[in-house]
Amino acid sequence: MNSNIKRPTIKDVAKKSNVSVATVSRIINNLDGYSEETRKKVIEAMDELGYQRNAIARNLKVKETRTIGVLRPKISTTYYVEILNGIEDFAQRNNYSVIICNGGDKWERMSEYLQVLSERQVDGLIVCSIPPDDTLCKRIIDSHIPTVLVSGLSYKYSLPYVKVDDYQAAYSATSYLIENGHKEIAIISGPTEDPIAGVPRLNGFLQALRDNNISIKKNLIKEKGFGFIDGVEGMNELLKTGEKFTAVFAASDDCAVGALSVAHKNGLKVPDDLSIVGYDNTNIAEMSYPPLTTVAQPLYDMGKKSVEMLIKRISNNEKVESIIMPFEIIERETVKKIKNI
Amino acid sequence: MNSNIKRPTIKDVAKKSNVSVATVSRIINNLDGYSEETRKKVIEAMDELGYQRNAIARNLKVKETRTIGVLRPKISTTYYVEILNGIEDFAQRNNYSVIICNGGDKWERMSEYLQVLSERQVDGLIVCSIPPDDTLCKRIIDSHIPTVLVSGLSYKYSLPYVKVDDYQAAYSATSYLIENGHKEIAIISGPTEDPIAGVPRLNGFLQALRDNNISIKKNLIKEKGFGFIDGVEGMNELLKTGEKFTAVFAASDDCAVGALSVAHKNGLKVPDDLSIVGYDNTNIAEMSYPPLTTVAQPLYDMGKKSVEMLIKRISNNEKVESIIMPFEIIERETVKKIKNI
DNA sequence: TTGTACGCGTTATCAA
DNA sequence: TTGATAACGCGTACAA
Repeated sequence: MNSNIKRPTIKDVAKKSNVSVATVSRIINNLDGYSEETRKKVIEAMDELGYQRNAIARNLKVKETRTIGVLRPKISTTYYVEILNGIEDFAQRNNYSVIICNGGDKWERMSEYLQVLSERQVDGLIVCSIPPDDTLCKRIIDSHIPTVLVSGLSYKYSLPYVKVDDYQAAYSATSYLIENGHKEIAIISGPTEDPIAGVPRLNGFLQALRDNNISIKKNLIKEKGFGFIDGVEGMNELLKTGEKFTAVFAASDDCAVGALSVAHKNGLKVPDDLSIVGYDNTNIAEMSYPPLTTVAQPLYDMGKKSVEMLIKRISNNEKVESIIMPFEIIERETVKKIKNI
Repeated sequence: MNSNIKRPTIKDVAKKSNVSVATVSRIINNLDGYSEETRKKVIEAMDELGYQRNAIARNLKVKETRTIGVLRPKISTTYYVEILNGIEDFAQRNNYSVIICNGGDKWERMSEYLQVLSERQVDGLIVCSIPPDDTLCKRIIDSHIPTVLVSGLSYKYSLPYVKVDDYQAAYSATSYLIENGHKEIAIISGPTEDPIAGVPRLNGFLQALRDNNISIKKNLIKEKGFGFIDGVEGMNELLKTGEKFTAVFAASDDCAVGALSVAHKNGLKVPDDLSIVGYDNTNIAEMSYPPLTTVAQPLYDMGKKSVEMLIKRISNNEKVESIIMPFEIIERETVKKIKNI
């Protein structure tokens, strides 16, 4: 605590300006009930003393901390950075502060964090990519803390969320490939244990194939994960099967870049020999070579939207609707137009 | 605030268990002065009521919030993610929470944030990449909030920092290139207005050249910045000069990847036709093709170290020493050994 | 071993 | 237009 300097309190200001604390408080909070003269006097005293209001004391009194807690997985992708930026910016703009907790790879210590956040009386909670396992959801519900989920949801508990429709997006990305003339399309998908971003994207992919009368080849489906290494492994396995394919749809940009990397290593020209489309549109998509065609999630806006919903929830105590955000296919240079559309 | 549910207070559990609040408080805080019997009784009451202590009230009383504020620029690199992870992990482990504020591109609203953090009575402050302009430093000093700087410093004001020696690191990276037989080496450096990461890296580069009797060619020095686009522009300009060079040292990994990208585009094989070394060792270094040789900063540890220093500073109120962290050259696949060492 | 009562810095009510 | 004063929920002398 600010070392040995003791900060001036409202009492000090009151004394110095010969008024009561009540009056000082009124002035601080822009209420009315004082003359212009006293206002000046008090302001002056505050300046001289370097008075700053003590938010803690205020919070105790008004039972509101203007703080929102954010739970997120500890993953080094710009994915969460963008979401977080959206959250922070919009929160700050509305005079909320943000306490961040990262939940390790396995969200092990999540309930501890929830506990801490609860004790700290956060006004609300935002959870990024909540684990499919519903225990955390249950805890959140029990805590009665207003919460909104970003890029995740619970099928069991009713918590408002903001995300894109992964099924649709994957369907659309796959269709895009098909429209460009691709027929042998592989996928490196997320794990099927992941009901949020794993299964729907795979299903969207599959359905697009079916709807276009393209037979599904087991060999061309690799269930891996969302990391660079998953892309590498997936692509290697794909190559090893000997099955022919002209395009691959990857579960994430990192994954796509991993695939891209082994393509390079094997002398495959992208997009001439092989097309790749990613997912997310994180920074790396524009930084890869060639720049990655990918389906974009409005990450920043998702973050922003989530706090908007949360604030509405907090202040009006009203139920808010979940929101499906729009996705978009960003055409860059990793898919070849085999036939013109 | 948790909707309409009013949380049980210490008073409620006191009443329910027929003891005084003092006793309950003792039990909560693991002090002594009560019988095992009453302890049980109280614990039971707490469980039944679902009591959680109110950290805000506690903070007000003990004048300590166990909160540290983090100021950081709003840049989408995994660079700050790693540092932040280090900060958060170590903070949480020591029962501190972290409030994040991002300072926009130009740190415009920094003093507002400082104000907010101060009013919220944070116990300490960590500032990432503090802007060279000393006004923020001055404000921090004036606030008397214990502070440590990460990957940045002030030449004017005395604030403890943790960073690597950019001059040394750049010198070392350049020497590495020279040792591998490179003589025509270009640099895409940060701006010379940046006295922290811009100038020292350039100077280290220059000095390494001089110490090896390599003449310095103005054409091969491009002062740009730390982003991908800077690498792109820098490399394009470099190519345009017609000056021959076999290697380029980039101010950051993002920058290096930008350079790499235009190399690809121009049909230059890396590392056969051109060697590149980056700076930072962020995620992208292993994800680029070919994987980037780069000088590594121990980002996570820097974050961790900074809160370690801060906590020491807070609890003992003792001055702490600045720390120079070690760097390391990570050899991957973007530099050609023209001659064996 | 336990309880009473005060104070932390605010806000808000009520009376003046 | 102002000022006493009672909360807010907790920790802690001090007394019992």
